[in-house]
Amino acid sequence: MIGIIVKLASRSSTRREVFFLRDNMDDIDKDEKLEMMRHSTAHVMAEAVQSMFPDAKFGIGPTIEDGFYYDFGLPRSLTPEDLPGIEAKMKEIVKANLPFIKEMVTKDEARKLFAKQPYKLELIEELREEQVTIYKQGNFTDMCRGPHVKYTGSIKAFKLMSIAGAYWRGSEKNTMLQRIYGIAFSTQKELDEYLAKIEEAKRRDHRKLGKDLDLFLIPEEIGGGLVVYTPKGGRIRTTIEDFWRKEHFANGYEILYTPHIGLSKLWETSGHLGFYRENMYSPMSIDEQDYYIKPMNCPFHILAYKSRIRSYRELPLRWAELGTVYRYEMSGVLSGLLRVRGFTQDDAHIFCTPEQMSSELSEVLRFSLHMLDTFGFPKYKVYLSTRPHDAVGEPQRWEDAQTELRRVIDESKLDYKVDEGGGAFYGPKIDIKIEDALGREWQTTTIQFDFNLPERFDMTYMGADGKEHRPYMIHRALFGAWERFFGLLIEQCAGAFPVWYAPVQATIIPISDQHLNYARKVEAELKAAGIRVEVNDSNERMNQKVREAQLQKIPYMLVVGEKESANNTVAVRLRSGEQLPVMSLEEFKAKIKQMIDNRVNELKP
RNA sequence: GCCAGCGUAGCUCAGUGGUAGAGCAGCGGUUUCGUAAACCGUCGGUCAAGAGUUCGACUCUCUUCGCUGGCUCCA
Repeated sequence: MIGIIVKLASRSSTRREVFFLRDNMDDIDKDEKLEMMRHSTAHVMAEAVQSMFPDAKFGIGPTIEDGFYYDFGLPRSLTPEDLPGIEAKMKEIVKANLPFIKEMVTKDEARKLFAKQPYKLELIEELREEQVTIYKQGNFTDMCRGPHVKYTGSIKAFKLMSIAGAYWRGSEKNTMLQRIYGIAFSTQKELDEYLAKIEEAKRRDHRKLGKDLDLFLIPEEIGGGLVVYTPKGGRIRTTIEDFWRKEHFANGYEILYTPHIGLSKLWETSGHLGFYRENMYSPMSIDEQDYYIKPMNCPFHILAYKSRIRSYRELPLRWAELGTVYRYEMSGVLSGLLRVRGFTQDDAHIFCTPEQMSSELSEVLRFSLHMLDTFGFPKYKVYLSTRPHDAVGEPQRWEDAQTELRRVIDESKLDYKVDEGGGAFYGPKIDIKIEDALGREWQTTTIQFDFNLPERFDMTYMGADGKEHRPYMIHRALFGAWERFFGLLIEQCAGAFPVWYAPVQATIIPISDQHLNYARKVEAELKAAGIRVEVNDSNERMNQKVREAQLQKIPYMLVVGEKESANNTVAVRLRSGEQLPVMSLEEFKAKIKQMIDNRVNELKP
């Protein structure tokens, strides 16, 4: 029996396709029925487009998370105004309740059938089977494995969302087709809920919150993808970096500082000018020598390693740096803080002996997960990225390294996916990706083997045998890039930062000017205890001050009036709207200190 | 970089070829107030930039820049 292949693809920056094989239709569960319906909706959309453009060339039309898309080659550009018309036509087709008819034809018959469809012909030539499955509904025939719903009337709630250009077969060497994205659900209610979810996600967008909460800017005058942190963003960054440094020192790392630019010779030696040039900023010429702004920190750390002869006794060396790098990214890919051109990697390089590699890998993954867990991301996805085509190093070393990485992931009991060919040119890696508010995945943590640089820089250490040996090298970035991590952090908590890194931890709200003196006293006392606190001394009513604090998502509001001034107390309102019993200033100070020191995410002591 | 859309005051947004608007924020007053918006007044714009069409352009056309969603690429 021919297996039924249901194709899934996640709507993410790392689009991967997953195939499930089924022997019969009986065990297709509800989700798969939904998949099937979405896929059929794509066909109906294709028929609608065909009715508008009889010469339309059809690409592929798979399902994706929450919906589907279809790629078309059309005589003119689509605009969003075309979508209602296509939707209306689709509704007619659904209403007509046309049957989906499955047929098996030979390749030759298929070639004739799709004679005017160059993309379909290309796909036919690549099929291994002699028999080709086609599906017909109404006036539309598509080459497709299916399965499909029996009648178009089974299609329930759908909506066309957007149009986009998409290269045929995902290669920029090919022509760009026009893609229409749509969503489809079993009920209108589910569809409406989905749309509401998208609206909610837009409210969490770090670009919007960055403005509302005054955290950062990306001024056009400076240039695309170059970030300025304003005081509140700067506070957050400093606080988290302080934590980062403390944890690194406590876990056997040393911290390096290195320059932002280096001579072209350095980048030739490292191989960056060979492998990475198109991502580097153009050189600047000083005293007739070319300098490049750094896209990575590794060569600098290697030179620090090579500053003298290293003994096996001093390995492993774990050297970290908050190193700001600059990479040329194509203008179309820049996206708020999540994809920028200048960013600070929380980088580290681990140099060790081959014998230490295994335990070092385990340790670096443990440490990374420990750091990520501090920030309470609900879920992240782990990928093992393997050897790409243009790789350096012998295949056997890659095999061994990949086996080792897999062992480390298994040891941590993490679910992971393999990203075939997704490794760096110099070695395989473990990547962790975190979703933004809209469910797009962004790589944060990366742990990478490097077979390249120790060779290129001829790194050595003196072994117990008195001979020179080549050290192993691991690159790791934990948050990945501070900018991206910050963006994800903002979206994760919707700007309501946990008290330990909230830029303003408490705001003091005097009820009237008469209580300003007491407010100042409270402020001074809390500041002396290292708490980030401010007094709202504006000429506003208390209600307005509470509102301002709510909008700024400040964790604690300390209302002080007649009673509080008299009794040395504070009336604490939480950002959640909850009111705590009046407590003494001492008590509040002790409680907030405890929350900050333990980095708890909840507000209530 | 490619495809499509968008760009009006610090922010959110009205304004379809005929004198640039509102709310909020800011500033100046008045008010001294008990848990999400007191009241009055006032400042603020080369309508992203440039070119063109027109008697006249925020509005129509073209170019450039930026942003948004995709594609490709990536931390």
